[in-house]
Amino acid sequence: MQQKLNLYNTLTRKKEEFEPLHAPFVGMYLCGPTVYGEPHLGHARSAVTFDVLYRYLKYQGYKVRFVRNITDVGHLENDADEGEDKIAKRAKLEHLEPMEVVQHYTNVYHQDMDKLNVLRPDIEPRASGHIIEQIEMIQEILGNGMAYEVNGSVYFDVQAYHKNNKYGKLSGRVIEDLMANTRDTEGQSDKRSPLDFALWKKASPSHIMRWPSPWSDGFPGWHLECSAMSRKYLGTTFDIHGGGLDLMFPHHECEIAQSQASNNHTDAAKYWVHNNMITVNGQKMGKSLGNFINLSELFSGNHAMLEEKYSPMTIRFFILQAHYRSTLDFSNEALQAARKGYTKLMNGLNVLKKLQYPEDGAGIAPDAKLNEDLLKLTEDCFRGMNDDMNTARTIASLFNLLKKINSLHLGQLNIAQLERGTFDTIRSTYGELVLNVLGLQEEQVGDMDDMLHLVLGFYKEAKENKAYDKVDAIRAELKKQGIVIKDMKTGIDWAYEE
RNA sequence: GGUAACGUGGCCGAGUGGCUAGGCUCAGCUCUGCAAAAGCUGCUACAGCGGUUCGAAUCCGCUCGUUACCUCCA
Repeated sequence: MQQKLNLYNTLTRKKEEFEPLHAPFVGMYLCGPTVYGEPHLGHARSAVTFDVLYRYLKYQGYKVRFVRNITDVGHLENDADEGEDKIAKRAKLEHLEPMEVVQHYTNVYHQDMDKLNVLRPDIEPRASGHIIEQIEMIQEILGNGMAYEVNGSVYFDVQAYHKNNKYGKLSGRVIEDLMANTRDTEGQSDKRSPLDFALWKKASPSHIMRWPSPWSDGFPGWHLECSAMSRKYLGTTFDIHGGGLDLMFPHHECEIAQSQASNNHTDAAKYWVHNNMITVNGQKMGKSLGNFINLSELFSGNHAMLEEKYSPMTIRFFILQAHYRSTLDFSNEALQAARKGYTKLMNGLNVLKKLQYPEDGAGIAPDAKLNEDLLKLTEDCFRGMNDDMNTARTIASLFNLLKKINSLHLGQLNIAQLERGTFDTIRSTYGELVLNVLGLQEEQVGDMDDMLHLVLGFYKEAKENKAYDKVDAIRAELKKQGIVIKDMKTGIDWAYEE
């Protein structure tokens, strides 16, 4: 059995056993959102994927420092020199201060992530709050001869860097190919080479967001903030750097270059982890294609592509049912299936709460084979997690375990046939994986047991009196509340409707 | 054009050489006043062609198809 977590490292293109640099401490950085618009399903996937990694590492006993930034400056519309800052553009459109835009969409992001039960990071730094650190880093890179200043702007010199380093090591790009295929800047740029990227940009007179620097009043380049902030809070080398696959090039490639060219002289992170994209009809969901669905639209059902609204936990389960490195295709059918699967898993949690291990032993001998099988199922759950965080496999194993749990509840299997230890292991594994690691939570009203106990009393009475019209009425009323009655040999119980 | 992936049953989606993925859907059975729930059983698979192998969805080659990155994107 794989005891240890294995992670696919984009840098080596291999699954590697996770070994922290300074156990038990783990440093983890995730590229957060640029807060100029509503978060969509793609943001959710990235956040949920690394939330599960964060949770699982903590579950394994590591002391994790998780940093996820907020990009509030420097992210330009395009690579051209006249590219507009995304946030400034939005601010102009809505007649707001840029920081109002930033605050608004940061709040929305937090609210949506809270709904998805994504844990808040330990540190959530903003790019605009770390201008000094970014300037320092630029000075280091200039000092090491791998950047140059032109007209108040500073650019990273990719070719100078490439002499002693390998630009393209993360994304697998070949610099010569990039040179041959990159669009010509037609002499309009200050850059020496189209591959070079901005570390500092001089602000045009109309540009609102600006800070003083040794070179000009201006603003930092997009790639720089992650390098500066990850170093400040996690050190020159840390364990895990995450992000969406679309950030691999150029963003993460540039981060590595900046880190190597600064006084760090490291790749920044030991493990580079990338989640794949969400697709719609096989095409990437993205801003440029205009086929993205905001989280608020998913939660409310208010979007032309949506047949109904989908709860946050349905979304979370939908994301977790696929492996994070596969593309995941959006469809109403898939989300409806996810909703039912999620509910089934949560009903299992309620069943488990009610199961009691018989104290008297009841004189029944434990079934060795059964115990072995059940323990194997619990191990399978972890085997899935350890194999590159394969939550799809973990969930499949949980469903296998759930069948057994339901059989115990139904009396088809006798709890007394289990060893006490087996029973406890099942209960804790199922509960902790579902709630703490996968981060799924109950969405329905919490403790309805007391109230339902009363109703079920009436139900039982009506049944015993064969007052079936009354029985049917109770069932119908509860069904309206999303509760279904389960008549079993062993008694009457309830469950959420799937 | 360059680079990297992918193509699994009605739908979604795991699975890198031999051992049941799983969820949803559909059909049947058990239970049941009727249901529901749950359990059990079944139904459709590995794009095509060739090769390696005792044995391939899994390795190799070719063909077809799809996508991503190379410009902002999680």
